[in-house]
Parts: sequence; C-alpha cells; structure tokens
Amino acid sequence: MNPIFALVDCNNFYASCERVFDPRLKGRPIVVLSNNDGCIVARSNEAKALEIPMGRPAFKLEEDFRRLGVEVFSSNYALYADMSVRVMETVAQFAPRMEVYSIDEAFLDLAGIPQDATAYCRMIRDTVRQWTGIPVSIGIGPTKTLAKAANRLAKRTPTAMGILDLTDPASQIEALRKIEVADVWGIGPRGGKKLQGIGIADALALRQADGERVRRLLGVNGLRTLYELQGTRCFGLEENPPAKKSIIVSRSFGKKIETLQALQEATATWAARAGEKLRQENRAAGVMSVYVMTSRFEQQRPYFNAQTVTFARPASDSRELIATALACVKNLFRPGLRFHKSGVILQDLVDRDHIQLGLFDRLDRTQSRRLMEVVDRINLRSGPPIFWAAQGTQTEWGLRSARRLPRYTTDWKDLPTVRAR
DNA sequence: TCTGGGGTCCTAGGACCC
DNA sequence: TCTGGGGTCCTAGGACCC
Repeated sequence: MNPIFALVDCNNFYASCERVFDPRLKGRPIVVLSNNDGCIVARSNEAKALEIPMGRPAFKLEEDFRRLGVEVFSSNYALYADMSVRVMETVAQFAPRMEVYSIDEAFLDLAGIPQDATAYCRMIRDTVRQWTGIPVSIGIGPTKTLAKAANRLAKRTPTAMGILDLTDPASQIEALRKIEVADVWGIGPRGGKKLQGIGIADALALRQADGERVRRLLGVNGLRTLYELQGTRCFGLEENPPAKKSIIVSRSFGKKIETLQALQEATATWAARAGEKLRQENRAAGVMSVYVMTSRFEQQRPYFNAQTVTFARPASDSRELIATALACVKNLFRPGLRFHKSGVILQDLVDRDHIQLGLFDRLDRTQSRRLMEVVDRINLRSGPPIFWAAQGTQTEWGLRSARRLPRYTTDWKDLPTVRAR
C-alpha cells in the first residue's frame, strides 16, 4: 500500500513550550533566543505579526522589544527536549509507523487509516493540545515534500484550522502556486535564487520544470524534489533513523577567552559532553577534531584553526577524549587572541562492543567502561554532577542565559507550584 | 559588551591506479 | 611524432535541514 504522509509540526515550538507553563503569556508576543542570548530562534505568532525577524541578533532589537512589549526568553533546551518527548509519545499512538524528524516534527504514515484523513488529523491535533498544551499543524500528502508544503499552507491559512490535505492532485495545483520556490523543502535560499534566475518562481513552476535542467542546476536532490512535488515518492519513512556518523559539541563563550587555561577548560567541557553523547549511543570514536576560533566581528583578523587526531583504538572514555582535546588546544592556542568559540567533533564512530583490542593498549577497557558507566549513571540523576578536573571550576567563559525560565519538567527544584484558591 | 548549535549529503577536484 | 581515459578514493567546501 502506498504511504500517505502526514507531517505533524509544532507551532512555534520553543515559544509554545514557554507558554504552556505561564498562562500570562497567552496572546502575548514571545521570542526565544539562542545560546548566549545571541539571536532569535523562535517567535510566537504575535511576534511574527510585529515583524520581529527570525535569526537576528537580539542586542540589535532590545529597543523594539521594549517598545512593543515583547516577552524575551533565553533558550531552555532541557524543557524543550522533554516537551518534545511528550508530544512524540502522544502522536505515536495515532499511527503504526512514525518518523521523528526533528525536535518538533514527525512524519506519520496514515495508509490504511479507514477514516477521512483530515478528520483523523483533527483528532491528533486536539489530543496533542489537550495532553501537552502544544499546538500543532498537520500537512497531508502522497510524498514527504508535498506533506511539508501542505503543512506550510496549513499554518498560513486561517480557514484550514491547522490541517491541510494535499493528497488530491487537483488540490496540489492551487496550493503549490502559493509557495515560493525557495520555501520548498530541500531547495533553500541559494537554490531558490538559481531557479528564479531561469524564471521558476513558485513550487508549481518547479513541478512543471524540465527535469534535466533542474538536475544540472541543483544536482540530484533538486531533481528528487521536483519528482516529489509531482507526487512521485523519492523519500520514504525512516522509522529507525540510521546511527549518527558524527557527534559535535561546540559553543560560543559567554565572554571572550584569552588564556590557554580557560580555552582548555572550556574545550574539555565540550569533550566530556561529547563523550556522554557517544556512550549514550554505545559507540566509540575513531577520530577527534578540535577547532578554536575568534569572532568574525572583531577588529583583529579572524583566526580559525583545527586539529584532527586518529585514535590508536576507538575511544569512548572521557579521560582519553579530554586528554586529546587538551593537547589539540595547546597546539591551536595563540597568545594575544580573543577566542570566541571552540568545538569538538567525533567521527568514524563504531559500535563500542566490537572494538578490536590492541596488544599494547595501556587502558584497561573493562575498568574504563565500568568507571564511565558509574559516572554517567550519577550524572543522569538530578543533583550535583561529577565532572573532570580539566574542566576547571572557573567558568567565567560560561554561557549567558539571563532570561531562562525554570526547567519546569526536568528539575525537581523547578516544578511549578499549583495553588488552590 | 552582545551575532546559535547540531547534523547530513553532494559535488568538484586532485591523487593515484591500470 | 604520437601525449588516453576510465575508475576509485579522499578531502574540502558548499548547500541543505531543523
């Protein structure tokens, strides 16, 4: 049976999460900022209506925020991740096959659902709203790309009430005409410009374009997108997403770093976090890359440098990862520079249970594994975490998040209080 | 003063081989 | 004098997604 894709997408997800726990925010313009309170990463509909732009640095808009009465929040990823799980668990009950596509989106396969798809999706939407407080929109189509397009229009069209079905080919024509080509899933701003250059302005024009021409301009993915718009399925539902190929932990610093020690402490912290993620997936890394950089906005010439190390045996022990990261940072550091960001990238990931042991291995693998298990288990609980000495205790470079709200659902201290009247 | 973070895939070009 | 061409692998960079 051919699949029928339904894309469930949370509306303004981060802003909606903040609103769930603070009814005072209902109907108010809300924006959520990225790490370090850097730029805007989410806006409520009210903020969009005020034309607060996405992705702009917050410090440039402080005046607007005040004047327009916009509520501003630091990002609160622990909260969003937990709310995401709640939404996904709710949605999963409505279809036998689901792909969690991102923190706020899931594709369902509705093939075989006996009811009218729109009515069924209305039920999904209402249930998610009732059980989690998060509003969602749902787009339905014979391909993922058409479901994406349907979702976009569902959000934009008030009469759709958050649900739009594009399974019927006749409905596709009118709908695709209303979508700018750069907004088609997989095209993006660059691809959009290229297509505009040959007179293709909207999704309908792309669907009717010459395939060979599109392939030459955008490569095979452009052609796939064209087919998908025509209703020919190129992308399937990935219920079990393939294992990660790389793990990245990188951050900008809350304050510029000028000493080797601080740069090492910060980067050791990223390495430790990368190790946790690695072990969560039961993997080990064959290769580690470390990079450091200064800001592009400084007077001085920007400095970027990276070093890549191949482990003799794939590594998953935080001590080994940290030691390697420290050595790299030592090589990459340059006195007199104001460092803005560093990052740790783990690649060539392999299954941790299938590592070829070495004759001259100095690390006792069994002992290492047990130690890491204990540390990880302790750090999973709420309470003071175990950290490595190399991470230091002076975290003056740490993230700024001046306006973070409580971690309502993931920290005992932050549980909301309910008062009876 | 303050400009995010985490991922994937494709392509072009060079090195190398036969 | 004639000065190939196809294949593979690797890497860097670019583009996309959220």
